[in-house]
Amino acid sequence: MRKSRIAVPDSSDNSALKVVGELKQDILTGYFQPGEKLKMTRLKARYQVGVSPLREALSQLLIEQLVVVENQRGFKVHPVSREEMLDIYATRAEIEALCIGLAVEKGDDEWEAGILAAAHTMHKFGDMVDKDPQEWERRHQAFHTAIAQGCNSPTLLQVRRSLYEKASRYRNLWLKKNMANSAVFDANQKEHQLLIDALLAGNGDTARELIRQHLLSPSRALEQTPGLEELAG
Amino acid sequence: MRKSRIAVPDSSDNSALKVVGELKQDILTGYFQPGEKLKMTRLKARYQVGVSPLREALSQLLIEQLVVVENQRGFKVHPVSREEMLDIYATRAEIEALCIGLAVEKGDDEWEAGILAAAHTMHKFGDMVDKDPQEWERRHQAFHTAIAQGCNSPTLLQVRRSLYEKASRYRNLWLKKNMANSAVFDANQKEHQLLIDALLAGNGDTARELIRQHLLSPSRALEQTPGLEELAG
DNA sequence: TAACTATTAAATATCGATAAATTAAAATAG
DNA sequence: CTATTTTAATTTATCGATATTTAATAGTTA
Repeated sequence: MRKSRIAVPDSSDNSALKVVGELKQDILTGYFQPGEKLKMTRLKARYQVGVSPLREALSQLLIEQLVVVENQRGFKVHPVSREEMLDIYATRAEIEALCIGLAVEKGDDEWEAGILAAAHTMHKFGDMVDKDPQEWERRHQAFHTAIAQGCNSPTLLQVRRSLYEKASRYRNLWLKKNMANSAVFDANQKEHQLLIDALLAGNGDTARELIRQHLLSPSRALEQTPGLEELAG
Repeated sequence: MRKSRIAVPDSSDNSALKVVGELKQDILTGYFQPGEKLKMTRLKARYQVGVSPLREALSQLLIEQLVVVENQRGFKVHPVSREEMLDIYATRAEIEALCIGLAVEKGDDEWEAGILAAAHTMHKFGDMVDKDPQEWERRHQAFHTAIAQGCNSPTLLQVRRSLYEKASRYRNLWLKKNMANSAVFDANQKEHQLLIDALLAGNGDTARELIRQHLLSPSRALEQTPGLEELAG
């Protein structure tokens, strides 16, 4: 089986790069809470490295806006806000629509095949959503990535990935407080087939509008949940 | 007068953050050539700091894709390629069009006023283009930023800025080898008024198409220049 | 008790030193 | 003379130590 989409530490990586992956995961999954201070002593203990690699890793996450820094006051996990969440999801929807529009124009047979393959892998896991939501989200994302790949623009895909990570942070934080009904996120599975139909028919405008709705529905759900800000504590 | 758009080192910043700005400038302007190895001894001498802040700064530019790193082999300036240039410019055109489309929808009176103000500042400098191209580019960019601001999305504007920086690197590298006719870049000044007209008229589609052409013309010019790859040396 | 100051403790940012790895140069063999 | 191995010199990546800054605590005065 292929390696997961998420970067996995390679033995040829240095300490900083290895720690970037773990630290990012810990922030995205909410092990470190939004706004939480990231003390060096704790990070050293957790990742078994010195301050130098840690500061390098944090410097990278700084640009990715997963942490913030204040001079002489160290690093903190980037705080969350309803405002930022809506902005990220809205931007993500536009970027995804852009990818899809370009993909319909440029996509070739290989692209179409990739979509169908990813759709198959995803559907096969359809009834396991509740069993292993992590794995389902992986396949779901692989499906959408297969579509976006068709735009054939590394630069644009890079932007797309960065936004996905930020959004998935909000998604994870929400799931942590609402274990029960992840259904609200995944109720939109039927939309996938509509999307595929539009794509293979070369109907870019329809596909773009479908994906916009598809990506905005989680943020609408999150928006209505009370106390998003309290996730910060 | 307001501070320039480019981040300027603040006394409250740490060494790493100060060095990020200088190092970025040195890469964007081509003081450090594409692909060039960035040896710590040289960087230490140039920026008067130790390796710790340097590695932190480089770690940030790593994510911004202005440098690359190889384990145990240090940092290099991110290499250039015709392919990447075209991809960056194409993506930038799409993102800018996206910003403008949203801005036309959401923009208010203040937004319109900001555009006219920036246009005035830019036009006042119209005949000084050859005298001080740097300053003109600053005003030109301020004009386009004033327009994009209307989208009112920090996330999207962040993406936009990152792409602008990468593109301006190619622009600077090209200018370095072709001091003479920066005219080819700026021949499109007339398009600005057309753009303003479309924006104030609320004609989003026209504005989007105008900006696409506006942003793609430099890349078409660059594409035709012989030996872009040799800029790496 | 509240507000301010002094003192102590904790944490950060940075440097210099060191071990590991890479590159360059010299030496040796075929 | 070319190719391979050995040796030396650079260079990187990381740690531990230190100066400086911030936060916490105790003490003082009104």
